[in-house]
Amino acid sequence: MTRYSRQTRMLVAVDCIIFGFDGQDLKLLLIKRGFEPEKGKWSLMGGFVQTDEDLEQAAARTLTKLTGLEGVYMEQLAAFGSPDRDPMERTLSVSYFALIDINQYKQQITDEYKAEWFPLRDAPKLIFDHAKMVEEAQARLRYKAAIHPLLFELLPTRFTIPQLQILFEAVYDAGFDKRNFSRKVLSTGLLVKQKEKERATSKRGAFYYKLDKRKYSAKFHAFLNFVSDPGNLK
Amino acid sequence: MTRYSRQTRMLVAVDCIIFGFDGQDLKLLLIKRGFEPEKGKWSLMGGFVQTDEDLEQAAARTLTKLTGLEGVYMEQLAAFGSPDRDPMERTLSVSYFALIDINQYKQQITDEYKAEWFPLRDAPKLIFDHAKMVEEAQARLRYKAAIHPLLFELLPTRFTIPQLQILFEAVYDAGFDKRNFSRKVLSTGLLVKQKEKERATSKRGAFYYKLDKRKYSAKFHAFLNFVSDPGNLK
DNA sequence: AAAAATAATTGTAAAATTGACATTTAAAGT
DNA sequence: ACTTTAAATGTCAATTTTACAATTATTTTT
Repeated sequence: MTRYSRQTRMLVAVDCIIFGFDGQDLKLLLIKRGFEPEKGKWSLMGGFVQTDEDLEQAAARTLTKLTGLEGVYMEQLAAFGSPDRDPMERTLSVSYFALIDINQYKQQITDEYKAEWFPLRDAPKLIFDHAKMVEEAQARLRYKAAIHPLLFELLPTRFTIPQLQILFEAVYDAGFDKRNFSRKVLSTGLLVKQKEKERATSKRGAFYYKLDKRKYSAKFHAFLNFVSDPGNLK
Repeated sequence: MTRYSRQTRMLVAVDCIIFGFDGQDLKLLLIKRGFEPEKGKWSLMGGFVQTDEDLEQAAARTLTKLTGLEGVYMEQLAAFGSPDRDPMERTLSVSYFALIDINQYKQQITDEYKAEWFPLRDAPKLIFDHAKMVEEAQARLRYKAAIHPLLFELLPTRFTIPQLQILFEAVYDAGFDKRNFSRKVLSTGLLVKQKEKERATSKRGAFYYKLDKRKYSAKFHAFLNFVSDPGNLK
């Protein structure tokens, strides 16, 4: 079989914008780049797409290589393709954003990548166009989380409503009314109240909830309006 | 400067999912592929990304080459990268979807591409993974148009409310209540009533409206809820 | 000229949702 | 027993949504 003649071939990479939540702040998992150019600089975790892989596989492999986790929530964000985004050689990057339960994150034995969690608001300068990727990922996260039950992916299996609210407040950098917030999330019917309470943060303790897996799958793409007028939030 | 060693380079193409509206049905602009493989088969308009171009430029160039139009609404849909999506040679495709006023569409002099408009529900078999692209584009269109004032891009500068409603009904394959629909779109404040009426379709005639360009830009990303619970529509 | 026909335009009341607001409650510590 | 702390819950007014039908402007027909 012949090939398409006189066309430019280029490298294709995937880069992962990995979000986590430590109970207080929204965080971003970054690595120190291990090769030239920009070796030693802070970077998104990424890698080249291999001959036998599709993009999702490459992204999942890349994420697993760093975190040890599988089955993580991940979606394609966008393709970035400025001709000179990588000064070494033209490289197209397809970015994926991932939401992980920060407690599930296992530092891989070798810690080959010198990874660190950074608060999103206080991340270091990143290589290439990675800052732009992070910015778009954050915008997408805010967009989607306003209307879909997405942020649960950042929490452990059991969580309390106050924890959930802190997460929303971190994502939108805004305060929400406790009463209205609780009413709203409970009205989705996605939460199942547990018998146990979380006792670390308060004297009274807050009941744990779990996701109703069946309803969660069913309503994941429904429009639920968690955040009113998210376009108007600063 | 050196290059990254031992990595696969591949072709990168853009493909355009071009939507139009003829007053009745949502339509898709397709071409007959002019080269092997799959020469003569129906295909999305596409092209390879050139050395000096970024992705948006490549997509805009491709769209203009086919339609003669510039400044058209276009957004990146997704990157498609299965290893064997093009049997000739590995080619990653970044797809863009475009909304054009079908009346503005100028058949280019040569009609080099043998382009035709097809009703979306009755499009021919497409090459490679183009059907999948169209499917995703349609899903995205429905998703976005439900909450953002997007479909105006498919209409001429002047349009009537009944025309707009027919468009929404075509996109969602559903009927809407006239009174509620009209109230909803007018309440956005985006429409400016004209003095003239459209007289072709009815005895009484329907007033033309135009978009308030300023408000349109301002509210384009706002959440406007044109369609209630679009996730539940068949 | 009057009547019929056609599609555009407009209104209203009940129901559901949202937004703003404060008090009560469970448990631990003093 | 009292204090402290954060969790949980309730209400009312305002807004938005939904369901539903009558009126109007104009052309065509009689």
